[in-house]
Amino acid sequence: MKSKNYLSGTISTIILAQLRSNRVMYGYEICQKVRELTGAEIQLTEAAIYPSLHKLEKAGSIGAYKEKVNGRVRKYYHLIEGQESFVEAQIEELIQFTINLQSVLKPSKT
Amino acid sequence: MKSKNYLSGTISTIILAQLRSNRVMYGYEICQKVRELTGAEIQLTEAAIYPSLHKLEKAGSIGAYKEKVNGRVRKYYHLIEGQESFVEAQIEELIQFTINLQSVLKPSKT
DNA sequence: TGGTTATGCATAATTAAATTAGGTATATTG
DNA sequence: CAATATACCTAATTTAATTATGCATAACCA
Repeated sequence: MKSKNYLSGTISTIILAQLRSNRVMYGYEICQKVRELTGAEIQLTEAAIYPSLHKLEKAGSIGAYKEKVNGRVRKYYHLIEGQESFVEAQIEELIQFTINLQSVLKPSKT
Repeated sequence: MKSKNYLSGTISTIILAQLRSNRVMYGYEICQKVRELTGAEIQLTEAAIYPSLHKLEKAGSIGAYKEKVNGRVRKYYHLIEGQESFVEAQIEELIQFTINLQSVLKPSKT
């Protein structure tokens, strides 16, 4: 009942923003990080994030490699050099959207 | 290519916010108003807004009546008395989401 | 030792929601 | 008279997340 499905369309951009901040991250870690950053208000489930990560990888927007850590295999994701401006634009566009949304939502006497 | 499908899930709340600001509005007018408020960055198409208005009406969240103006029939929508807190909560939740989203998107050195 | 929780990956099937694409009709402007 | 603006509407498609699972290892506790 928390943040319903507002997330729609924003997930891949959220992922890109995390990778911009952290250089290298694995899926589970991104989920936790987003939860932490928003006081658990935004919960990226794994079922939501993995398909999105795979899609970004397939599209060539991010790269990935696997590594065994503590007996478990982790799949690390990272931005690809030369994609910075694309990533930046993507994030900027979504931020702009949140600003527009706020101005549409705030009360006004017309 | 503008604001893609970020809108998902937000349309009904945007509508409620407009009706809160304006008391009485018709569908086409809401589209124009949102476009105006966002410098055409957010474009609520009619195909998006009418199903949403009908759904809100059916759910009893808003009321409607028809009126002939300049030879054309307009369907006016308005909030229903006693729903204020519901509407307020809905809007507040979405605003909170935009804030959370911004904090997830902004750069940080971890 | 056995059960639960945390970590970490993944996907098939369903559902929800907007978009695409179409339709009707009147008024205005050039 | 054609094009644009106004004003309503919906069926079919597409897109994405959610629901519901599944596998596997590690750690904690009882």
